[in-house]
Amino acid sequence: MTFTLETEVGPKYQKLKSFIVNRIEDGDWLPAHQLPSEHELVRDLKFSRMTVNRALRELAAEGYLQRVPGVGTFVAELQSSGHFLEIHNIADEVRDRRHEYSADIIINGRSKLSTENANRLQLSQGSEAFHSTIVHMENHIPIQVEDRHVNPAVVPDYGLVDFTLTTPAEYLLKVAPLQEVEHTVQARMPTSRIKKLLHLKENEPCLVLLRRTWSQGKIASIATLYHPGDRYELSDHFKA
Amino acid sequence: MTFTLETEVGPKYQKLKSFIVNRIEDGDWLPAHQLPSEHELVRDLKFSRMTVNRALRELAAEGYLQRVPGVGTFVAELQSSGHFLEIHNIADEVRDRRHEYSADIIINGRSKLSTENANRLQLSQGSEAFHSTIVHMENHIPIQVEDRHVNPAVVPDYGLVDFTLTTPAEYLLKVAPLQEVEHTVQARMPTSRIKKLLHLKENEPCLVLLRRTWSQGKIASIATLYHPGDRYELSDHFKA
DNA sequence: ATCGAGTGCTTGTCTATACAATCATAGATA
DNA sequence: TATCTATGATTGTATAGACAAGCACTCGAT
Repeated sequence: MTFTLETEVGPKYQKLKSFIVNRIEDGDWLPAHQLPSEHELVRDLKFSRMTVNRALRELAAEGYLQRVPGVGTFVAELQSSGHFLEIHNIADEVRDRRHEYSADIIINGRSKLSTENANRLQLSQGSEAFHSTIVHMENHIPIQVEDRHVNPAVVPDYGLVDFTLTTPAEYLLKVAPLQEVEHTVQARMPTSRIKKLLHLKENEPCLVLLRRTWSQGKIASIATLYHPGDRYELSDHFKA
Repeated sequence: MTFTLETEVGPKYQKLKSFIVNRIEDGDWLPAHQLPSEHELVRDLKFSRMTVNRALRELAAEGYLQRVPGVGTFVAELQSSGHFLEIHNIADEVRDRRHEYSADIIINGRSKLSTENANRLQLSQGSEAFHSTIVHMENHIPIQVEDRHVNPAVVPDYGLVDFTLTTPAEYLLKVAPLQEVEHTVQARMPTSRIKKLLHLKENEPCLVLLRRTWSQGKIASIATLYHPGDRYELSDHFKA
């Protein structure tokens, strides 16, 4: 078997990792598929065995592969992506309430990241990323401002999406399978810009949800979601 | 500096990993503490650099360490992990951060419920319930006001508990096995009472977590937890 | 037919070495 | 003084080689 790793970027072990993850996520290699042995990869790729070993070892630690000493390396069974990882789609949520959903696109482009956002995206200082700001409306009343920065290395075509037809979350779920999510909640006084967009009253705080999503082992996007503070949000009900 | 890794088990890189994690979790090495360089570890432990490098690299990937090329390796800031729905014990959380936990008991008694609270507890108008208000402190700085009403039909001895020794959440978990939990998050401007208790600045919003817990088929308690809005709270991290 | 030893392939770990990239700092220069 | 430059320390990656340990399979002895 011959592989083409030319399209991948970064160090060698990372190229091999990305290549394998792509094979798995594209469905070329199904669960229980046996990978070439380290020796074969060394021969075909002309990498040293330590480099191949690192790639496979890390992918095993990340849950993509299962390795059995003396036997071989296999694509792992799909992990149950429980209902926790559901990123709810605000458009569907509004429509579920039989209300009208609409969106205002405030920003949709590509720009240099601030230091803070570069850090949160784990990109180097001065990198560029896609940036979108969208106001989600329910019956023409603003219910959420979504400010999002997207890693172009993970989602190169984010700039081409028409957000009047599909929400960013919807698009991202489709093109960048969710691996990991981080949520943080804050209460903040809105900036004047957010205050205007959400039609907030004087002295009304807003609920801020910071969300980071991982895909392909990298951070795919960081989103800041602003909600009016006086309306219940983020409700959650759990039965043991 | 000399290390003793004799007590550790397994391969060499694992011994070094365990040793470092123990130093961190025992509080010997605090966040931002600089570790010996790879070169120094190689010299002192007589391991090869690749072995030392693997240990440090994996601990960085696991979030224990932060490595900066050209500078050094440092103990990472504590990541607030844990689940939204986990009923976390705030006292343990503070102690996990190696900080001092203390509590001020503002109210601890039994009183008639307001209409709203009676509804939320699904008790009839005019019923009585236990009521406690406690300020939780980290290093003597208030970090949470816990206002709680407890259903005496489910937890008859709530009034006898000494909250200087055990937190309400701790006690309830023990005597009323958790069946169901409901959470709601809000951002609110604090009342003057809350503002005073949390030492909030003028115009600083607070993050409010409303929690209802069920036990024995009934609502055991309703809690309102107030946090300063500018400090991160309710962090949540999921891996697929 | 059954058991057991040997053999070869696989992964797991360790070493010694090398070079690259990043950063802080001291020293030289304008 | 301010700025540039060289240097050393540190981490990041890659290589070739070695031995250990786990497993499947074959083949011979019983």
